[in-house]
Amino acid sequence: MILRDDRRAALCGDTGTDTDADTEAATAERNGNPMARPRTPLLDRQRIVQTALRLVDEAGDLTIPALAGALKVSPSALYHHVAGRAEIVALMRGELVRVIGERSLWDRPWDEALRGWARAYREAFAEHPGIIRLLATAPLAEPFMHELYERAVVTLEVAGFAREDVMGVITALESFILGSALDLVAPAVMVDAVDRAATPRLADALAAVPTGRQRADQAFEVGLAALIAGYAALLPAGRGPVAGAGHPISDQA
Amino acid sequence: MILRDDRRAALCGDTGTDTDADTEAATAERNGNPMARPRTPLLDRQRIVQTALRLVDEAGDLTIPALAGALKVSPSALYHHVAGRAEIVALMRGELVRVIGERSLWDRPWDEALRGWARAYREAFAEHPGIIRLLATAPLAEPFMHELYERAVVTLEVAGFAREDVMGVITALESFILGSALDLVAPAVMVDAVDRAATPRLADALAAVPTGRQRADQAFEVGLAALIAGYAALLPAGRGPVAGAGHPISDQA
DNA sequence: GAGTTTTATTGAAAGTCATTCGATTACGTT
DNA sequence: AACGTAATCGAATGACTTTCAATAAAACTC
Repeated sequence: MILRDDRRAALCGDTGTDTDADTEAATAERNGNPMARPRTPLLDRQRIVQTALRLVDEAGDLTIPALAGALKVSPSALYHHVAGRAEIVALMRGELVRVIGERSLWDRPWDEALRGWARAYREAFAEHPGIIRLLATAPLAEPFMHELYERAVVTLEVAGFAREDVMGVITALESFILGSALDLVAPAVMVDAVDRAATPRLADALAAVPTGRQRADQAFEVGLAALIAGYAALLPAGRGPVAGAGHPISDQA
Repeated sequence: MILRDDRRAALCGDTGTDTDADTEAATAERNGNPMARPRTPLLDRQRIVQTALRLVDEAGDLTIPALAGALKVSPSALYHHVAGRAEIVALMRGELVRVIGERSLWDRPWDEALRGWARAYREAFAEHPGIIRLLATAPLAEPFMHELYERAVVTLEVAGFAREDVMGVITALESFILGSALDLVAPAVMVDAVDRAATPRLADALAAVPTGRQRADQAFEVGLAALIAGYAALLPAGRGPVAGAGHPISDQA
């Protein structure tokens, strides 16, 4: 109860896109009359997903009471629009996939395309920290990223990758991206939590590197550059682009 | 209640390492007398952790009632030995880290050492599928893998990696490993769930690749080979080992 | 436009989970 | 032999997800 009211207070800023007037009218009506079907629906799937995303960003997890509180609705009302918590998580994943697809460009050399996809993918997660745990916990439903996979497969096959390598290349890159997204929300290894006596070289290595978000970004770029360079070696001789590509942290997506 | 009895029946096989006689005696005693402090303690941290691991392997998640059921003990008894569910998860992670450390060998060329570490790391997760979600969900406590990091840092510095690259190299590899562990438990993209009309190239690419565990293994080896090859390019010219290293899926750890 | 069906909400309730606490009894020590 | 401590239990608390009957507005039908 207390927690729920807290959330109401903290999160009462409306999504504020289209139905401000409607929402206010409905709320006023409900305050007057006891309760029942509102003049205009309080909920729809879109409002639910977007509020859920906001909630996850702010609170770090998703509970039905908190979500209902943010939507100024009773928890049971949600079940008329979604099958349950799991479906809300699935909808959030769908929204993420949509954004990733929007930001990915495939009509360019395979290495650029892959780099762009990876950065867009991780960036989408970074914009909703906390969703990563949710998705890592929930087993993903089927029609996940099929369109994106399709485009990646075409890009790689055109580039000359062997048929039997293509899925491995994509899956490995995706594993790296997901792991990096997890790294993004993991509490960083604190430099001062390291026992300098027991692990002196680690302490030094940590001191030579930025902290916070920058640290995760740098590690991601190091790994991404290495992966792409390694992939280039899989191509038949002469087809690869410049492999080494200097130093990481070049142009951002 | 029902569920708890089910679990008791299903999981009643003892861990059976050291205290078989003691446990049986205690159980007999408890069946006779009502209940209280047993002649010999029913629980200790080790039994709790190992049963928790078994439970996670079999049930896919960890709940206190189920764990208590498997240990033939009331849920509240656990709290005399551990602070709570979070500590049990932390203990499981510790056990995993111990195993990984035992199986990693660092007194060899950096690329071999890194490959061995990565395989041991992922293999440890593979032996306890389901723990991955638990660890991805729980923010990791501090003294995580510091000893392992230390050894990796030393190995990479000796190999000639630039000081500012070392942590990035380690972190990126670890991200890849964790992502691959996640991939291991993710329901694979089912070939027959792919809409052949909408994504024909994806369907073909999936058909060209093994299914199940082998699929994940292959993707992991592709990525691992690429990462290590890419890392070699970071070394000052002339210090790297053979970079390309033929095709993946060579010797297993 | 009156009557019926459908739709969107509510509160209450059931069932699960993690955790706390007081009661109970055995152990270990003096 | 008595006393403090340790290990267990059952009961209770509070949070969570989900279901369901009740309610009233909307939408449809004639």
